[in-house]
Amino acid sequence: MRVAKVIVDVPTNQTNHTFDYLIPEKLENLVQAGMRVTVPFGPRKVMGFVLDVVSESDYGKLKPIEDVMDITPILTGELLQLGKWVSDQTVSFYIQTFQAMLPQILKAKYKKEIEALTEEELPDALQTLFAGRAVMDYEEFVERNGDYNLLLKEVRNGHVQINYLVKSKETKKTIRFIAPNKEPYLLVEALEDIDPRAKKQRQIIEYFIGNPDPIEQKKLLAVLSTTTATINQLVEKKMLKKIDQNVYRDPYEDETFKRTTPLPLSLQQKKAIEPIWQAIEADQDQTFLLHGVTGSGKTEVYLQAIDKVLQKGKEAIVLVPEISLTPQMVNRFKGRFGSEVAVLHSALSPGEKYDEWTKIHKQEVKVVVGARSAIFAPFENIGIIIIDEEHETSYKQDEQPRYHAREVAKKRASYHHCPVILGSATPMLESYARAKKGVYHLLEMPDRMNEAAMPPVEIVDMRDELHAGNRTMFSRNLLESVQERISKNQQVVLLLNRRGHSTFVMCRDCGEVMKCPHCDIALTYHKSSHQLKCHYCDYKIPMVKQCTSCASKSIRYFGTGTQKVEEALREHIPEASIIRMDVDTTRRKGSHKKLLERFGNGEANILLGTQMIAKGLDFENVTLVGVLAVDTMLHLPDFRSSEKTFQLLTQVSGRAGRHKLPGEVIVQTYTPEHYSVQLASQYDYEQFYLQEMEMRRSFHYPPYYYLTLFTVSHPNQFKAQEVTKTISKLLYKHLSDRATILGPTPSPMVRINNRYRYQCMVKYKDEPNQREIVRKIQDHYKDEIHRNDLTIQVDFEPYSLM
DNA sequence: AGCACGCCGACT
DNA sequence: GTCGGCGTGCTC
Repeated sequence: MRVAKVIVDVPTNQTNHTFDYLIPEKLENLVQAGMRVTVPFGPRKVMGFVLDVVSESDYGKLKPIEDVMDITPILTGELLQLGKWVSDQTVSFYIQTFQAMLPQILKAKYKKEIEALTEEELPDALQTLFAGRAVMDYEEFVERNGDYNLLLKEVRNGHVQINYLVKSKETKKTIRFIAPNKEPYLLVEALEDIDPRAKKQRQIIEYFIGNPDPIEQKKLLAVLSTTTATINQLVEKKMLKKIDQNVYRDPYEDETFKRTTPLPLSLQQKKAIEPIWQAIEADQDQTFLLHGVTGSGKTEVYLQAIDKVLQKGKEAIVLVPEISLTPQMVNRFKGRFGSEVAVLHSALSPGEKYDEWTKIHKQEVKVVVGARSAIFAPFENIGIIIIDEEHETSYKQDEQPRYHAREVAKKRASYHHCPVILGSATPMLESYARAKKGVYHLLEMPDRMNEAAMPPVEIVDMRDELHAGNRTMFSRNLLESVQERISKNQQVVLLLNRRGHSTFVMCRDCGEVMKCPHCDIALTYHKSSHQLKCHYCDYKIPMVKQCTSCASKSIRYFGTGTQKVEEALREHIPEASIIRMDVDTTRRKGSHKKLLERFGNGEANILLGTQMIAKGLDFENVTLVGVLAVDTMLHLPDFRSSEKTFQLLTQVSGRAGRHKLPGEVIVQTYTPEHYSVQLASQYDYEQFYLQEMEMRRSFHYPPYYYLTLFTVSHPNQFKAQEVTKTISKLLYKHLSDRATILGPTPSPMVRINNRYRYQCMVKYKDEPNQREIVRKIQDHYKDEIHRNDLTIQVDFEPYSLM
């Protein structure tokens, strides 16, 4: 007897274990661990992952596997093991993690249909619905208000049956070719039979007599300026045939990548890469922290480390933050390794993603460059894992399973005995502390390439501007500098981490602030659409003409968003051309890239944007970077706000003067004395590290303590609060007395989408049975989670406390 | 997640 | 006495 242990696609507590299924004879030699299968589960059919194939089961009556969905395993043994580990670490369901490892398109699609087994005996009500057809979609049945009980009765009578279908969404892209279906001389004969009026058909046949090779339909249509209708007629007459050829969608097919060869390494690059090469040679699962200032040439170190790995016949995974997966970055990898590279990021269409993933799965590439989920690339012989900008928050998934790519990377590295490289100009405090302790091997690259100095940073105190009577959002200094750069035909990057037009809209008479009715958050005014939008849910309304509370007409806009800055810039510097980049202008696929290309081509003087422009851009003509208001970030209710501010300032400063022209940075702030602003302006990471560590130590924050954040949400505020209270009591009771439990407190955003949110936080050093308690808590509330709209989110080592 | 089973109230 | 409300628990 062959039995498959299957995790079914039903994400609940009670089904979070394997179910045993009999492997039927016809699939006997086919079913393997790591494949997706369809199995009967209760009355329906679901997708499942085979974790193991064994020879016996201690469960009684086994149902057989219905079918396999893959011909070869889609997850390797290592990934199955890894999936279990990730699920346990993040307290997620196994199925969720396995799904997260695969491209979205491989997620199963379920369909239900009703099939009539008889024509006569059906009750009229059903017969009308079927309208002569044998099968109908269940969806249609529901839409047309079908009588469910009647349906069940007829199922019992055996007059109809319900079919459950499981499909994979994967699609293969094909290109249609047209080819002659006869020898050329036969075509000549066939020409005679064609109606003399059918001029186009004759043309086509004549074309194929001269060119008997298959031709892409698209091209044929263009060459002969005809339509598919004409071709179809000839296909029907069996003179031509259609050939559909499977092709990979290659998102980069239109681009040619100039091949590059390894650049000579600077002394500090050599010093950094030596230990990495050694670890690669020795198959050591060592973690390196590559601390290199922006422009120090970290990417070249990555490239040459990968070179070594490829020489050994192994594979490489490179993670980059979504936002910095810019064409520039892709170019560097494609340029060096050509078609050995697959690229995975969210700007690709689902089909393109699937195709890139398939290249990895089929071992057709050796290097993958991608965002967070690329850490699960199904390589079997990994030689190095590189995480660029390791401090980036996007490496932590913000939905279940809440894994951190860095931790998964270390786990995979220990399996493959290979090094992990964490690269950053501003490492996360936790990482730098580990490096200092010797857990990670610290590699320092303190100097920029080509002896370029970091651009000088000038801090402008906006309070002084105000006192001097300047009420605009631009300091005199910044405005002058921008004008000067433009006159010299150089480019400027301006950063403001707030999109929209105004941050909030207030009534001058009664002080009422327009808020989202679902989220208790101030609405942001968007001028282009003349709307008020909530940035946390989809709520939007046309701009109000009068106060919703007192009907006064004196409504004022407060705060500043990118849209408003753009407007003000046009007013102050009419000769400037501006490209604005924020979520609103980059929502469409490829627009991100297009905007950057335009800026790179010098089509604009100023690039104005939110945080998304702070990373990875490298334009040689940029000589001035302006940060309009750093304070919004500094005062967020988050213990990492100083660190994030320091990182942002350092990153964005690195955008100026990367090449021959010297750069300059101007930071506008209302709190110029703050240490993260001061130290960032001096590029003093080390001092910032020491000072911030002191703060973390005294307030019991990471890296001195670990955190676990519980967020409870419920439509009823009291219920949310009460559950949070109970949870904190349970934690208090079951965790050791060395753990501190904070809360319940209202979440920084109390209400989002009509749900109230409360949270409590655990600070601890070591709580080995923590996850077990979390499972118990979730189990305790399972009914309410299911019924009452209660959610309990548990985030281990959270990045965001919102 | 579905879906059946099962235990209480208002109806032919 | 029966139909149907939805609370409870199972799915290999």
